[in-house]
Amino acid sequence: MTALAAELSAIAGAAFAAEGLSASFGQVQRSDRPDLAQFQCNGALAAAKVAKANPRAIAEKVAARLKADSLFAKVEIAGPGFINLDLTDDALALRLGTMAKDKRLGAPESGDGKVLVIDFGGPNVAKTMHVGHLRSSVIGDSLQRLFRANGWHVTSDIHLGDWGLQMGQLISEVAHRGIAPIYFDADFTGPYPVTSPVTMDDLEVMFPAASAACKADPARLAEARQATADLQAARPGYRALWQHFFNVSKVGLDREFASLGVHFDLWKGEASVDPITGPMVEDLKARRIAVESDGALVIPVERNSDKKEMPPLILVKSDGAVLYGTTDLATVIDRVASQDPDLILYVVDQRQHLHFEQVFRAAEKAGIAGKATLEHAGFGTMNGTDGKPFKTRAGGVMKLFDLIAMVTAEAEKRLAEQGIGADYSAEERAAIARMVGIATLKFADLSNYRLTDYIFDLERFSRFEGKTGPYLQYAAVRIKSILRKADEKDFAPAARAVLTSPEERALILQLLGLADAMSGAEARRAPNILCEYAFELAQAFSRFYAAFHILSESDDAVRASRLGLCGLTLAVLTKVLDLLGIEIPERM
RNA sequence: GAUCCCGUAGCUCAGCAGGAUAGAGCAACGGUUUCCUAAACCGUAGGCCGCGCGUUCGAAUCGCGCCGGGAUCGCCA
Repeated sequence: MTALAAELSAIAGAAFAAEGLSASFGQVQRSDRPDLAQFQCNGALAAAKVAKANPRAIAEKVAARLKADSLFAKVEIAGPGFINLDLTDDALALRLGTMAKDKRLGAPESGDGKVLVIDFGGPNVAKTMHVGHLRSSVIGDSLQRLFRANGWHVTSDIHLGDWGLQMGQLISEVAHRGIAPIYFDADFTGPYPVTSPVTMDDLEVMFPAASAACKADPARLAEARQATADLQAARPGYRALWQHFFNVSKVGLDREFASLGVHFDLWKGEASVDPITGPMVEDLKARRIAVESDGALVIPVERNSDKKEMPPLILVKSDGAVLYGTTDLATVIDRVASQDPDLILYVVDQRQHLHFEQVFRAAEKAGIAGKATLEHAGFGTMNGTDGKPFKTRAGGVMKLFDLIAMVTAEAEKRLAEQGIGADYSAEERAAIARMVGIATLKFADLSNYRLTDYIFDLERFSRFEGKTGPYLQYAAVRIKSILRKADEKDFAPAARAVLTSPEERALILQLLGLADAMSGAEARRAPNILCEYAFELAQAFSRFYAAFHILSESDDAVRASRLGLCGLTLAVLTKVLDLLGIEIPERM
């Protein structure tokens, strides 16, 4: 089954082709003027420019051909040459029936078994996740769900930040505090204690202290660099400490990702490619792709066509330590070896764009990417109301855990105010509050276009009315309620819709747009397209719901048709919300 | 300085492979509940789409130049 817009575009394209014009002019889209038509084709205007002909004359000819197709109830030319199209109710009902019978609801199969590795999340070991981590996690998760739904074979990797200078800073901080001298004793042969010498709370204090110390004191920075190099050179005590940092951090990361409902297939990180980094560097050196420069080993990546300076990718620093460009490159090798992907998608802050450009060029130069396209799907910064990167009033960054707790508490409060939750068990209320809270956060983030910076407004992240996650859940919950009551009364839904109103047609048109929304969101790697679609669907349903009282409808055929529409709307809503990582409660 | 991104209603944001009357939510004002969940629905008001020039039959969308904000630019991630 093809998406409806694609189906209509093919038909219109054939009509253009029959007139000796490019079929590409046949692109059909939902009408900008729903008061005039369901669909529009603007191709005659563009074709006129190329063919140097009168646009209306071309539109007339194309329209004449389209009129012959019984699919259309109306083919009209408006203005300078817009072709306005309405489908017959039969055509709409038929397509809706086909969609309802399909388990995939007509989702695109653009993936066709192609292999995607998606890299997102990227939290740092030894740091608590804060609100800024919401973006990568939530956008990346939505994209992995979308690509999977579209038929890709997807492997997601959290790609932890666990190997750079930050680790060296932490190690030298531990040394300075004298907390665990055994890890620094060169004569000690192990085994090291199984219990971590530091807790997550310790790390949270030590991390900022360490980076401040390195900033203020060049000697401390030198120590941290040395520790980094020693760690990477496999000094046993440092490796043991690193493992403790990792284990201690993993607890919080597991907790946050679990409450967000975000799953990773792989929990790899920069450190996981350590074993292949050395051989890679040797190989690149031998092939003269990597060269020495100012004491460092670099891969020059500039091109003649560059309009800006393109610094080389630094593989090995003059002190012998590697950087994240090195591990990123090695990670490409690892992924190609294990997955042989068609596409590797990096869902990482847009501020790292230059870095990825360097890595991608280096990978191409080294010929290590196999058949994979490497792509950076960046995202904008989350700012505070002052337009600067978000900070709490206290000056710190709000922890993700606290944000989730806050919005969940708000949702619970709301539930109590509604009164309807009074008879629910405490467990159910907590579960609903969690789902509503997470939906609020995710939708508030995902509905912004990926690349634009946006302002983190706590009020917006705890609002449940209007264009929000709970609005979508609420529409679905009302459908569930209707379907439960219909079931009690033994009212069965109809397989084929009977259309009697503009509200029903609008709802059906929106339902039929699912595949187009999924294709568009995939093409642009943009979950906000799914948000927009879901919101419009919920809106179309809410209008339909307000216009008709379904269960008291006396005409059996009409009632059954409307129940069928309810059922399909719920199925589609459930699917889109799943793509956004949003769960739907039974009631709320 | 160079490169890139952004500037749309009071606020927060969509729209930007050029198209008809520029949309949504919130906030404001008014209305809707003997009936399926009012976290809803309906309506009113609110815009030189930063400014200017250009390309085009047609520009929020494309190009150039300004103004304003942000990001990035070899040994951090």
